[in-house]
Amino acid sequence: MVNLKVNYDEYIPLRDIVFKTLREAIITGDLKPGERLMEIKLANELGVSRTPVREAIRKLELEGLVIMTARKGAEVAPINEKDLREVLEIRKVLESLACELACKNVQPENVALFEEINAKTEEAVKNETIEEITKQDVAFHEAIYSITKNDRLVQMLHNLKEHIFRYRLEYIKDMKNKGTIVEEHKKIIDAIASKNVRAACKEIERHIEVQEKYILNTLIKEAK
Amino acid sequence: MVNLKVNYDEYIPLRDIVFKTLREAIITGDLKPGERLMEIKLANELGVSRTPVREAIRKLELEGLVIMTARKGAEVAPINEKDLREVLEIRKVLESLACELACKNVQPENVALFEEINAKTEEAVKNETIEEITKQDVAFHEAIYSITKNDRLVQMLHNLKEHIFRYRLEYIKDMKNKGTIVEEHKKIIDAIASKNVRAACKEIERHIEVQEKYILNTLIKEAK
DNA sequence: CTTTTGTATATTGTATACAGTATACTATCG
DNA sequence: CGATAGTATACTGTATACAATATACAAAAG
Repeated sequence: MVNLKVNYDEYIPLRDIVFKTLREAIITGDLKPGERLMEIKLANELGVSRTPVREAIRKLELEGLVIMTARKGAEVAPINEKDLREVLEIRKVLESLACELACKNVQPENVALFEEINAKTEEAVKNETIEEITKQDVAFHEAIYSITKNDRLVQMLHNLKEHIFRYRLEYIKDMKNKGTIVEEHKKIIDAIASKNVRAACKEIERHIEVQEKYILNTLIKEAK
Repeated sequence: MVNLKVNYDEYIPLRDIVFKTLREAIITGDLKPGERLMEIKLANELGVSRTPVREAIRKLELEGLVIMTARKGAEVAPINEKDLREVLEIRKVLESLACELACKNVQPENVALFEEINAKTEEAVKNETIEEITKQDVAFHEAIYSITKNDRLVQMLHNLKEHIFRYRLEYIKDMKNKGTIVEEHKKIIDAIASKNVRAACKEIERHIEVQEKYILNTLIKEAK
Protein backbone atom coordinates (compact mmCIF):
# COMPACT_ATOMS: atom_id res chain seq x y z
CA MET A 1 0.00 0.00 0.00
CA VAL A 2 1.25 3.43 -0.87
CA ASN A 3 1.59 5.70 2.14
CA LEU A 4 -0.61 8.60 1.10
CA LYS A 5 -1.94 11.13 3.54
CA VAL A 6 -3.84 14.32 2.94
CA ASN A 7 -1.96 17.22 4.36
CA TYR A 8 -4.52 18.94 6.54
CA ASP A 9 -2.26 21.92 6.92
CA GLU A 10 -2.85 22.76 3.29
CA TYR A 11 -6.43 23.73 3.85
CA ILE A 12 -6.60 27.10 5.54
CA PRO A 13 -10.00 28.51 6.38
CA LEU A 14 -10.72 31.96 5.03
CA ARG A 15 -10.99 33.33 8.56
CA ASP A 16 -7.35 32.49 9.17
CA ILE A 17 -6.25 34.06 5.91
CA VAL A 18 -8.23 37.18 6.74
CA PHE A 19 -6.82 37.12 10.26
CA LYS A 20 -3.25 36.99 9.06
CA THR A 21 -3.88 39.61 6.41
CA LEU A 22 -5.39 42.07 8.84
CA ARG A 23 -2.74 41.39 11.47
CA GLU A 24 -0.02 42.06 8.94
CA ALA A 25 -1.74 45.26 7.86
CA ILE A 26 -1.93 46.47 11.45
CA ILE A 27 1.68 45.60 12.24
CA THR A 28 3.09 47.25 9.15
CA GLY A 29 0.94 50.30 9.73
CA ASP A 30 -1.10 49.80 6.58
CA LEU A 31 -4.07 50.00 8.90
CA LYS A 32 -3.37 52.93 11.16
CA PRO A 33 -4.08 53.22 14.87
CA GLY A 34 -7.62 54.42 15.42
CA GLU A 35 -8.73 53.37 11.95
CA ARG A 36 -12.05 51.58 11.93
CA LEU A 37 -12.30 48.03 10.67
CA MET A 38 -15.54 47.96 8.76
CA GLU A 39 -16.75 44.50 8.01
CA ILE A 40 -18.47 45.06 4.68
CA LYS A 41 -15.66 47.19 3.35
CA LEU A 42 -13.01 44.65 4.36
CA ALA A 43 -15.13 41.77 3.07
CA ASN A 44 -15.45 43.44 -0.33
CA GLU A 45 -11.79 44.31 -0.51
CA LEU A 46 -10.77 40.78 0.36
CA GLY A 47 -13.44 39.20 -1.78
CA VAL A 48 -15.10 37.25 1.03
CA SER A 49 -18.26 37.57 3.07
CA ARG A 50 -18.62 39.22 6.44
CA THR A 51 -18.50 35.99 8.42
CA PRO A 52 -14.78 35.20 8.07
CA VAL A 53 -14.00 38.87 8.57
CA ARG A 54 -15.92 38.92 11.83
CA GLU A 55 -14.22 35.79 13.08
CA ALA A 56 -10.84 37.24 12.24
CA ILE A 57 -11.71 40.38 14.18
CA ARG A 58 -12.62 38.28 17.21
CA LYS A 59 -9.10 36.91 17.22
CA LEU A 60 -7.48 40.29 16.72
CA GLU A 61 -9.55 41.48 19.65
CA LEU A 62 -8.12 38.85 21.96
CA GLU A 63 -4.60 39.59 20.76
CA GLY A 64 -5.17 43.21 21.67
CA LEU A 65 -4.51 44.53 18.18
CA VAL A 66 -8.03 45.92 17.84
CA ILE A 67 -10.37 47.50 20.33
CA MET A 68 -14.08 46.74 20.28
CA THR A 69 -16.86 49.17 21.03
CA ALA A 70 -20.28 47.58 21.33
CA ARG A 71 -22.50 48.17 18.32
CA LYS A 72 -19.90 50.42 16.79
CA GLY A 73 -17.30 47.91 15.78
CA ALA A 74 -13.58 47.43 15.87
CA GLU A 75 -10.79 49.90 15.48
CA VAL A 76 -7.05 49.44 15.34
CA ALA A 77 -5.58 49.68 18.84
CA PRO A 78 -3.69 52.89 19.46
CA ILE A 79 0.06 52.79 19.95
CA ASN A 80 1.35 54.70 22.92
CA GLU A 81 4.12 54.74 25.43
CA LYS A 82 2.23 53.01 28.21
CA ASP A 83 1.32 50.07 26.01
CA LEU A 84 4.87 49.76 24.75
CA ARG A 85 6.30 49.86 28.25
CA GLU A 86 3.88 47.16 29.37
CA VAL A 87 4.70 44.90 26.46
CA LEU A 88 8.45 45.32 26.88
CA GLU A 89 8.28 44.77 30.63
CA ILE A 90 6.63 41.41 29.98
CA ARG A 91 8.78 40.54 27.01
CA LYS A 92 11.88 41.10 29.10
CA VAL A 93 11.02 38.40 31.61
CA LEU A 94 9.74 35.99 28.98
CA GLU A 95 12.81 36.36 26.78
CA SER A 96 14.82 35.91 29.92
CA LEU A 97 12.94 32.70 30.68
CA ALA A 98 13.56 31.57 27.12
CA CYS A 99 17.30 32.08 27.63
CA GLU A 100 17.19 30.19 30.89
CA LEU A 101 15.50 27.24 29.21
CA ALA A 102 17.85 27.54 26.26
CA CYS A 103 20.80 27.19 28.66
CA LYS A 104 19.32 23.97 29.97
CA ASN A 105 18.72 22.41 26.56
CA VAL A 106 21.48 23.84 24.42
CA GLN A 107 23.54 21.53 22.17
CA PRO A 108 26.69 22.33 20.20
CA GLU A 109 24.77 22.42 16.91
CA ASN A 110 22.46 25.09 18.33
CA VAL A 111 25.41 27.29 19.16
CA ALA A 112 26.70 26.82 15.62
CA LEU A 113 23.36 28.04 14.27
CA PHE A 114 23.37 31.06 16.58
CA GLU A 115 26.79 32.03 15.33
CA GLU A 116 25.86 31.48 11.72
CA ILE A 117 22.88 33.81 12.11
CA ASN A 118 24.98 36.40 13.86
CA ALA A 119 27.57 36.28 11.06
CA LYS A 120 24.79 37.02 8.59
CA THR A 121 23.62 39.85 10.80
CA GLU A 122 27.10 41.31 10.84
CA GLU A 123 27.21 41.11 7.07
CA ALA A 124 23.84 42.85 6.82
CA VAL A 125 25.01 45.58 9.19
CA LYS A 126 28.05 46.18 6.98
CA ASN A 127 25.87 46.43 3.88
CA GLU A 128 23.35 48.50 5.78
CA THR A 129 20.46 46.46 4.41
CA ILE A 130 17.83 47.19 7.00
CA GLU A 131 15.44 44.52 5.90
CA GLU A 132 18.09 41.83 6.20
CA ILE A 133 19.14 43.03 9.64
CA THR A 134 15.56 42.77 10.83
CA LYS A 135 15.19 39.34 9.28
CA GLN A 136 18.32 38.00 10.95
CA ASP A 137 17.44 39.58 14.26
CA VAL A 138 14.11 37.76 14.20
CA ALA A 139 15.88 34.55 13.17
CA PHE A 140 18.23 34.87 16.13
CA HIS A 141 15.47 35.13 18.68
CA GLU A 142 13.54 32.36 16.96
CA ALA A 143 16.59 30.12 17.20
CA ILE A 144 16.60 30.61 20.94
CA TYR A 145 12.87 29.99 21.23
CA SER A 146 13.15 26.77 19.29
CA ILE A 147 15.20 25.05 21.98
CA THR A 148 13.12 26.15 24.96
CA LYS A 149 10.76 23.16 24.61
CA ASN A 150 7.94 25.35 25.84
CA ASP A 151 5.46 25.82 23.02
CA ARG A 152 3.21 28.15 24.96
CA LEU A 153 6.10 30.43 25.77
CA VAL A 154 7.03 30.59 22.11
CA GLN A 155 3.46 31.40 21.18
CA MET A 156 3.29 34.19 23.75
CA LEU A 157 6.58 35.66 22.60
CA HIS A 158 5.31 35.65 19.03
CA ASN A 159 2.25 37.54 20.11
CA LEU A 160 4.29 40.12 22.01
CA LYS A 161 6.62 40.49 19.07
CA GLU A 162 3.70 41.44 16.87
CA HIS A 163 2.98 44.33 19.15
CA ILE A 164 6.59 45.39 19.26
CA PHE A 165 6.87 45.29 15.48
CA ARG A 166 4.36 48.09 15.37
CA TYR A 167 7.05 50.25 16.96
CA ARG A 168 10.26 48.65 15.96
CA LEU A 169 10.31 49.60 12.29
CA GLU A 170 11.48 53.03 13.28
CA TYR A 171 13.96 51.80 15.80
CA ILE A 172 15.87 49.55 13.47
CA LYS A 173 16.34 52.36 11.01
CA ASP A 174 18.40 54.28 13.53
CA MET A 175 21.92 53.66 12.24
CA LYS A 176 23.75 54.38 15.43
CA ASN A 177 22.27 51.29 16.97
CA LYS A 178 23.04 48.70 14.36
CA GLY A 179 26.55 47.77 15.32
CA THR A 180 25.58 47.00 18.88
CA ILE A 181 23.07 44.31 17.86
CA VAL A 182 25.83 41.97 16.78
CA GLU A 183 27.84 42.56 19.96
CA GLU A 184 24.82 42.02 22.16
CA HIS A 185 23.91 38.83 20.36
CA LYS A 186 27.46 37.60 20.72
CA LYS A 187 27.34 38.03 24.47
CA ILE A 188 24.05 36.16 24.63
CA ILE A 189 25.43 33.32 22.52
CA ASP A 190 28.49 32.95 24.75
CA ALA A 191 26.37 32.90 27.88
CA ILE A 192 24.03 30.25 26.52
CA ALA A 193 26.89 28.19 25.11
CA SER A 194 28.53 28.08 28.53
CA LYS A 195 25.13 27.38 30.14
CA ASN A 196 25.55 30.47 32.28
CA VAL A 197 21.91 31.18 33.09
CA ARG A 198 22.55 34.32 35.09
CA ALA A 199 24.68 35.94 32.38
CA ALA A 200 22.32 34.92 29.58
CA CYS A 201 19.35 36.47 31.36
CA LYS A 202 21.28 39.60 32.16
CA GLU A 203 22.43 40.06 28.57
CA ILE A 204 19.04 39.46 26.96
CA GLU A 205 17.43 41.86 29.40
CA ARG A 206 19.99 44.50 28.61
CA HIS A 207 19.46 43.81 24.92
CA ILE A 208 15.75 44.52 25.28
CA GLU A 209 16.34 47.55 27.45
CA VAL A 210 18.52 49.06 24.74
CA GLN A 211 15.73 48.49 22.27
CA GLU A 212 13.24 50.02 24.64
CA LYS A 213 15.24 53.20 24.99
CA TYR A 214 15.62 53.63 21.24
CA ILE A 215 11.99 52.97 20.50
CA LEU A 216 10.82 55.30 23.25
CA ASN A 217 13.16 57.97 21.94
CA THR A 218 11.68 57.60 18.49
CA LEU A 219 8.17 57.75 19.91
CA ILE A 220 8.89 60.88 21.90
CA LYS A 221 10.59 62.54 18.95
CA GLU A 222 7.57 61.75 16.76
CA ALA A 223 5.18 63.12 19.33
CA LYS A 224 6.91 66.46 19.21
CA MET B 1 -29.14 69.51 32.95
CA VAL B 2 -29.15 66.13 34.58
CA ASN B 3 -25.96 64.20 34.07
CA LEU B 4 -27.30 61.06 32.46
CA LYS B 5 -25.13 58.67 30.56
CA VAL B 6 -25.92 55.29 29.11
CA ASN B 7 -23.68 52.69 30.59
CA TYR B 8 -22.23 50.92 27.61
CA ASP B 9 -20.87 48.21 29.82
CA GLU B 10 -24.41 47.03 30.40
CA TYR B 11 -24.80 45.80 26.88
CA ILE B 12 -22.97 42.54 26.46
CA PRO B 13 -23.03 40.86 23.05
CA LEU B 14 -24.22 37.29 22.99
CA ARG B 15 -20.83 36.14 21.75
CA ASP B 16 -19.26 37.32 24.99
CA ILE B 17 -21.88 35.63 27.11
CA VAL B 18 -21.41 32.42 25.17
CA PHE B 19 -17.63 32.82 25.44
CA LYS B 20 -17.73 33.18 29.21
CA THR B 21 -20.21 30.35 29.56
CA LEU B 22 -18.12 27.94 27.53
CA ARG B 23 -14.90 29.00 29.23
CA GLU B 24 -16.43 28.41 32.62
CA ALA B 25 -17.68 25.01 31.50
CA ILE B 26 -14.22 24.03 30.32
CA ILE B 27 -12.48 25.25 33.45
CA THR B 28 -14.85 23.52 35.84
CA GLY B 29 -14.64 20.35 33.81
CA ASP B 30 -18.29 20.46 32.78
CA LEU B 31 -16.95 20.16 29.28
CA LYS B 32 -14.33 17.46 29.44
CA PRO B 33 -10.99 17.37 27.65
CA GLY B 34 -11.41 15.93 24.18
CA GLU B 35 -15.14 16.63 24.12
CA ARG B 36 -16.31 18.12 20.84
CA LEU B 37 -17.90 21.54 20.78
CA MET B 38 -20.68 21.20 18.25
CA GLU B 39 -22.07 24.48 17.12
CA ILE B 40 -25.70 23.57 16.51
CA LYS B 41 -25.93 21.60 19.73
CA LEU B 42 -24.42 24.43 21.79
CA ALA B 43 -26.53 27.02 20.00
CA ASN B 44 -29.70 25.11 20.81
CA GLU B 45 -28.71 24.54 24.42
CA LEU B 46 -27.91 28.20 24.90
CA GLY B 47 -30.88 29.40 22.90
CA VAL B 48 -28.89 31.38 20.37
CA SER B 49 -27.85 30.94 16.76
CA ARG B 50 -24.62 29.50 15.50
CA THR B 51 -22.98 32.85 14.82
CA PRO B 52 -22.27 33.92 18.41
CA VAL B 53 -21.22 30.37 19.24
CA ARG B 54 -18.70 30.38 16.42
CA GLU B 55 -17.30 33.72 17.45
CA ALA B 56 -16.94 32.50 21.03
CA ILE B 57 -15.08 29.43 19.81
CA ARG B 58 -12.66 31.66 17.89
CA LYS B 59 -11.72 33.31 21.16
CA LEU B 60 -11.42 30.06 23.06
CA GLU B 61 -9.15 28.88 20.28
CA LEU B 62 -6.76 31.78 20.78
CA GLU B 63 -6.79 31.27 24.54
CA GLY B 64 -5.76 27.68 23.96
CA LEU B 65 -8.76 26.18 25.71
CA VAL B 66 -9.99 24.48 22.55
CA ILE B 67 -8.17 22.87 19.68
CA MET B 68 -9.41 23.31 16.13
CA THR B 69 -9.29 20.74 13.40
CA ALA B 70 -10.16 22.05 9.96
CA ARG B 71 -13.64 21.06 8.81
CA LYS B 72 -14.08 18.93 11.88
CA GLY B 73 -14.51 21.60 14.47
CA ALA B 74 -13.38 22.39 17.96
CA GLU B 75 -12.71 20.14 20.89
CA VAL B 76 -11.77 20.90 24.46
CA ALA B 77 -8.00 21.02 24.82
CA PRO B 78 -6.53 18.02 26.65
CA ILE B 79 -4.95 18.47 30.03
CA ASN B 80 -1.58 16.88 30.50
CA GLU B 81 1.63 17.23 32.37
CA LYS B 82 3.54 18.97 29.59
CA ASP B 83 0.92 21.67 29.23
CA LEU B 84 0.78 22.21 32.97
CA ARG B 85 4.56 22.48 33.25
CA GLU B 86 4.63 25.00 30.44
CA VAL B 87 1.93 27.14 31.96
CA LEU B 88 3.51 27.07 35.41
CA GLU B 89 6.96 27.85 34.05
CA ILE B 90 5.54 30.99 32.47
CA ARG B 91 3.31 31.87 35.37
CA LYS B 92 6.27 31.72 37.71
CA VAL B 93 8.16 34.49 35.93
CA LEU B 94 5.05 36.59 35.38
CA GLU B 95 3.93 36.37 39.01
CA SER B 96 7.48 37.20 39.90
CA LEU B 97 7.34 40.27 37.68
CA ALA B 98 4.04 41.22 39.29
CA CYS B 99 5.71 41.08 42.70
CA GLU B 100 8.60 43.16 41.47
CA LEU B 101 6.24 45.84 40.20
CA ALA B 102 4.19 45.58 43.36
CA CYS B 103 7.33 46.33 45.38
CA LYS B 104 7.83 49.48 43.36
CA ASN B 105 4.28 50.74 43.74
CA VAL B 106 3.22 49.43 47.14
CA GLN B 107 1.49 51.79 49.61
CA PRO B 108 0.65 51.14 53.28
CA GLU B 109 -3.05 50.67 52.49
CA ASN B 110 -2.14 47.90 50.02
CA VAL B 111 -0.28 46.03 52.71
CA ALA B 112 -3.28 46.38 55.00
CA LEU B 113 -5.47 44.79 52.35
CA PHE B 114 -2.99 41.93 51.83
CA GLU B 115 -3.06 41.19 55.54
CA GLU B 116 -6.82 41.41 55.73
CA ILE B 117 -7.14 38.86 52.94
CA ASN B 118 -4.59 36.59 54.57
CA ALA B 119 -6.49 36.76 57.87
CA LYS B 120 -9.62 35.62 56.06
CA THR B 121 -7.61 32.85 54.45
CA GLU B 122 -6.39 31.70 57.84
CA GLU B 123 -9.96 31.67 59.11
CA ALA B 124 -11.05 29.63 56.10
CA VAL B 125 -8.21 27.16 56.65
CA LYS B 126 -9.32 26.69 60.26
CA ASN B 127 -12.90 26.07 59.17
CA GLU B 128 -11.69 23.91 56.33
CA THR B 129 -14.05 25.58 53.88
CA ILE B 130 -12.33 24.79 50.64
CA GLU B 131 -14.35 27.15 48.53
CA GLU B 132 -13.49 30.08 50.78
CA ILE B 133 -9.80 29.21 50.78
CA THR B 134 -9.79 29.21 46.99
CA LYS B 135 -11.68 32.50 46.90
CA GLN B 136 -9.26 34.22 49.27
CA ASP B 137 -6.25 32.77 47.51
CA VAL B 138 -7.48 34.27 44.25
CA ALA B 139 -8.20 37.57 46.02
CA PHE B 140 -4.65 37.65 47.36
CA HIS B 141 -3.04 37.30 43.98
CA GLU B 142 -5.51 39.78 42.48
CA ALA B 143 -4.55 42.29 45.15
CA ILE B 144 -0.94 42.05 44.04
CA TYR B 145 -1.88 42.34 40.37
CA SER B 146 -3.92 45.45 41.02
CA ILE B 147 -0.89 47.51 42.00
CA THR B 148 1.39 46.42 39.17
CA LYS B 149 0.07 49.16 36.85
CA ASN B 150 0.58 46.81 33.93
CA ASP B 151 -2.82 45.93 32.49
CA ARG B 152 -1.47 43.56 29.92
CA LEU B 153 0.40 41.59 32.56
CA VAL B 154 -2.78 41.28 34.59
CA GLN B 155 -4.69 40.10 31.55
CA MET B 156 -2.05 37.48 30.77
CA LEU B 157 -2.00 36.23 34.34
CA HIS B 158 -5.77 35.89 34.24
CA ASN B 159 -5.51 33.82 31.12
CA LEU B 160 -2.86 31.56 32.62
CA LYS B 161 -4.91 31.20 35.77
CA GLU B 162 -7.81 29.88 33.74
CA HIS B 163 -5.62 27.07 32.53
CA ILE B 164 -4.33 26.33 35.99
CA PHE B 165 -7.84 26.23 37.41
CA ARG B 166 -8.44 23.22 35.25
CA TYR B 167 -5.93 21.42 37.45
CA ARG B 168 -6.06 23.24 40.72
CA LEU B 169 -9.43 22.07 41.95
CA GLU B 170 -7.84 18.82 43.01
CA TYR B 171 -4.80 20.42 44.51
CA ILE B 172 -6.62 22.70 46.87
CA LYS B 173 -8.54 19.80 48.31
CA ASP B 174 -5.36 18.27 49.63
CA MET B 175 -5.53 19.14 53.32
CA LYS B 176 -1.85 18.77 54.10
CA ASN B 177 -1.13 21.78 51.97
CA LYS B 178 -3.62 24.24 53.37
CA GLY B 179 -1.73 25.54 56.33
CA THR B 180 1.28 26.46 54.28
CA ILE B 181 -0.69 28.83 52.03
CA VAL B 182 -1.08 31.33 54.85
CA GLU B 183 2.59 31.13 55.80
CA GLU B 184 3.73 31.53 52.21
CA HIS B 185 1.46 34.50 51.67
CA LYS B 186 2.77 36.09 54.86
CA LYS B 187 6.33 35.88 53.61
CA ILE B 188 5.31 37.45 50.31
CA ILE B 189 3.48 40.26 52.10
CA ASP B 190 6.49 41.05 54.26
CA ALA B 191 8.81 41.11 51.29
CA ILE B 192 6.57 43.45 49.32
CA ALA B 193 5.92 45.66 52.33
CA SER B 194 9.64 46.15 52.81
CA LYS B 195 10.08 46.62 49.04
CA ASN B 196 12.51 43.72 48.98
CA VAL B 197 12.23 42.75 45.33
CA ARG B 198 14.61 39.82 45.52
CA ALA B 199 12.84 38.23 48.49
CA ALA B 200 9.37 38.84 47.05
CA CYS B 201 10.27 37.15 43.79
CA LYS B 202 11.91 34.26 45.56
CA GLU B 203 8.90 33.68 47.80
CA ILE B 204 6.28 33.87 45.05
CA GLU B 205 8.32 31.48 42.92
CA ARG B 206 8.60 29.04 45.77
CA HIS B 207 4.86 29.45 46.36
CA ILE B 208 4.12 28.43 42.79
CA GLU B 209 6.64 25.61 42.85
CA VAL B 210 4.86 24.14 45.87
CA GLN B 211 1.61 24.30 43.95
CA GLU B 212 3.25 22.71 40.95
CA LYS B 213 4.46 19.75 42.96
CA TYR B 214 1.06 19.14 44.50
CA ILE B 215 -0.81 19.42 41.24
CA LEU B 216 1.64 17.16 39.43
CA ASN B 217 1.36 14.64 42.24
CA THR B 218 -2.40 14.65 41.89
CA LEU B 219 -2.12 14.26 38.14
CA ILE B 220 0.24 11.35 38.40
CA LYS B 221 -1.88 9.67 41.03
CA GLU B 222 -4.94 10.02 38.82
CA ALA B 223 -3.12 8.62 35.83
CA LYS B 224 -2.44 5.42 37.73
C1' DC C 1 -16.98 -13.17 6.60
C1' DT C 2 -14.28 -9.25 5.19
C1' DT C 3 -13.59 -5.47 2.34
C1' DT C 4 -15.13 -2.07 -0.50
C1' DT C 5 -18.26 1.13 -2.32
C1' DG C 6 -22.37 3.81 -2.31
C1' DT C 7 -25.52 6.67 0.09
C1' DA C 8 -27.55 9.22 3.77
C1' DT C 9 -26.69 12.21 7.52
C1' DA C 10 -24.24 15.41 10.35
C1' DT C 11 -21.22 19.09 10.73
C1' DT C 12 -18.42 22.81 9.50
C1' DG C 13 -17.40 26.78 6.23
C1' DT C 14 -19.19 30.57 3.96
C1' DA C 15 -22.67 33.73 2.33
C1' DT C 16 -26.71 36.24 2.86
C1' DA C 17 -30.84 38.22 5.12
C1' DC C 18 -33.05 40.72 8.62
C1' DA C 19 -33.39 43.59 12.85
C1' DG C 20 -31.84 47.10 15.73
C1' DT C 21 -28.69 50.82 16.85
C1' DA C 22 -25.57 54.65 15.75
C1' DT C 23 -24.45 58.43 12.69
C1' DA C 24 -24.96 62.12 9.51
C1' DC C 25 -27.65 65.14 7.19
C1' DT C 26 -31.63 68.09 6.43
C1' DA C 27 -35.47 70.71 7.51
C1' DT C 28 -38.07 73.14 10.76
C1' DC C 29 -38.77 76.01 14.66
C1' DG C 30 -37.45 79.53 17.80
C1' DC D 1 -28.40 82.06 12.80
C1' DG D 2 -28.53 78.22 16.24
C1' DA D 3 -30.77 74.40 18.17
C1' DT D 4 -33.73 70.65 17.84
C1' DA D 5 -36.27 67.05 15.73
C1' DG D 6 -36.98 64.15 11.92
C1' DT D 7 -35.30 61.12 8.45
C1' DA D 8 -32.21 58.54 5.69
C1' DT D 9 -28.14 55.84 5.69
C1' DA D 10 -24.53 52.92 7.40
C1' DC D 11 -23.07 49.59 10.32
C1' DT D 12 -23.09 45.99 13.69
C1' DG D 13 -25.53 41.96 15.94
C1' DT D 14 -27.90 37.91 15.16
C1' DA D 15 -30.22 34.42 12.56
C1' DT D 16 -30.70 31.59 8.70
C1' DA D 17 -29.59 29.47 4.21
C1' DC D 18 -26.65 27.11 1.17
C1' DA D 19 -22.36 24.55 -0.12
C1' DA D 20 -18.73 21.43 0.77
C1' DT D 21 -16.64 18.07 3.55
C1' DA D 22 -16.54 14.38 7.04
C1' DT D 23 -18.77 10.47 9.21
C1' DA D 24 -21.59 6.45 9.75
C1' DC D 25 -24.05 2.85 8.06
C1' DA D 26 -25.70 -0.40 4.80
C1' DA D 27 -25.44 -2.95 0.62
C1' DA D 28 -22.72 -5.35 -2.68
C1' DA D 29 -18.61 -7.71 -4.23
C1' DG D 30 -14.88 -10.80 -3.39
